[in-house]
Amino acid sequence: MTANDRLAPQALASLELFQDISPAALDDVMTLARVRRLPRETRIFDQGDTGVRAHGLIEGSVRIAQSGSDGAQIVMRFIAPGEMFGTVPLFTDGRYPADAITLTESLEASWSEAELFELMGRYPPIAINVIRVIGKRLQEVQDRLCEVSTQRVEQRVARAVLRLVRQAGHDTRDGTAIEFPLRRRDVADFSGTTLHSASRILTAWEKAGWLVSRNQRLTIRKPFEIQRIAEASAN
Amino acid sequence: MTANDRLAPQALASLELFQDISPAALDDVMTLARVRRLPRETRIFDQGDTGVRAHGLIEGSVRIAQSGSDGAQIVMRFIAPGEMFGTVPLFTDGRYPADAITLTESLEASWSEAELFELMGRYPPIAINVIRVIGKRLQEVQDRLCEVSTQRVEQRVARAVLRLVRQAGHDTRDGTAIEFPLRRRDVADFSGTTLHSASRILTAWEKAGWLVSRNQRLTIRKPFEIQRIAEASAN
DNA sequence: GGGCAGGTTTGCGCTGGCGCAAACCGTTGC
DNA sequence: GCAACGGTTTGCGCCAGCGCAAACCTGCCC
Repeated sequence: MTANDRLAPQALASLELFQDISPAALDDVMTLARVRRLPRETRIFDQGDTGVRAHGLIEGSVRIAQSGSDGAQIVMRFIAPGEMFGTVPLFTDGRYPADAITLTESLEASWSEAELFELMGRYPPIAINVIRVIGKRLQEVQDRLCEVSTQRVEQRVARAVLRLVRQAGHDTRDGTAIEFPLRRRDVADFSGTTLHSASRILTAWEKAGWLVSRNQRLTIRKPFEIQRIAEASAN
Repeated sequence: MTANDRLAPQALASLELFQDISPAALDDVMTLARVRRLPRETRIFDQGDTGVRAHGLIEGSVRIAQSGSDGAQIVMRFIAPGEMFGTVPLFTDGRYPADAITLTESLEASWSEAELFELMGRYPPIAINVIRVIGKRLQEVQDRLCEVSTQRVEQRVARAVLRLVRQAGHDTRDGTAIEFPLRRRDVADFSGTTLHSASRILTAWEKAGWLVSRNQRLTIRKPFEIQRIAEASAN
């Protein structure tokens, strides 16, 4: 599982961190990358680990979850192909603030702290991309903080679902399918509620025909209805 | 209030964004800066505004608050001298995601989007500082998201107070004073609860002698007790 | 094909903390 | 000195949604 796979250059070019950079830079990026294929349910890193690396997901899906001082967990984000993860501690205290676990078999590339700084110094567009990526993430987390503080559970679940659709929705004949396998527990931890409430709400929506949930896969059939819930003012 | 004040060079050098940069760079930074003195309760920018600038606070204090679709507000952060604010939209969609209002008379410097990008391109250490600043913020917001999803109100208020102490605590004869003027409402919106709950909790702590609240100023006398509340497992 | 394990649904009771409303207090300005 | 205003405290009632527990479903492995 640590064996380097053969890798198409486009695969790395599709990572958000390396958008619009020169072929020469991309070449360096590829030379330094450590690429690994990981089975599902593999822990890539744990909260508190040191020796951090910058990770990019090429194929598959990953769940980033942070646990509080007591047992409770929240899902910080799900990672789809092309996205970076585990980059925050590179610029702060050098400890991962959350766990990363593959949801499905995945292909992941990573670079050490020193390598990434080297690349950023040599190719400023990479540094700019880092800023853009982190900035986008910051805005998203701020929005979620606002939601979780001000909105009812049902609205939060609705927004969580819509966020997943936007991030990883594939249009199919039956509606928009989310490509991650999602247990109720994951949806709950991602919307800041309990397994039970999430289950009740999703079941209700399924009964209403707004979505279908089969085998940990969600397919949204009436996104407009869910949007309506998400936007309902707190009456 | 738009008149440029005379400005000591150290004032800008003390901004977190311009730590450890060359004198030449600092000189450019200073030339481009727009400096303004603002009375208290001035709106620096509003949620949704375009024409964003990067702001740095030299003196005074600022509250950054985001309002949800309904009326409810949350305080994203308070700004102490030396800190940057309003920088997120530079790297995302070009719209401020929150309001910024001075809590006290303040002295603020700012740069346009073009100027900041110019400076980052010319002096890479500034770009690195941007990353460091945003990274730290991202981690902090993630921690808060985790707290607000998993902890009881009392713990959240405790953590909010401790966070303020760490950020803006001045040791005095009577204990550690927080330099911002804080209404109960501000504390509530910063810990993700209601005015009423925050008031009850702070009053209880004052009765216990853990802190003193006079004239919108908080002084912490028994930080250790508050720490204990913050860390209490959710029993 | 049968059993097992992990995931899901659902009922029921309870409680944290929110919402409302009214009184209170301290500052500021006239 | 008085009035007005912004902020704070406090009591009371209520309900969203959590906790627990038990049954149920479904895919997987032996």
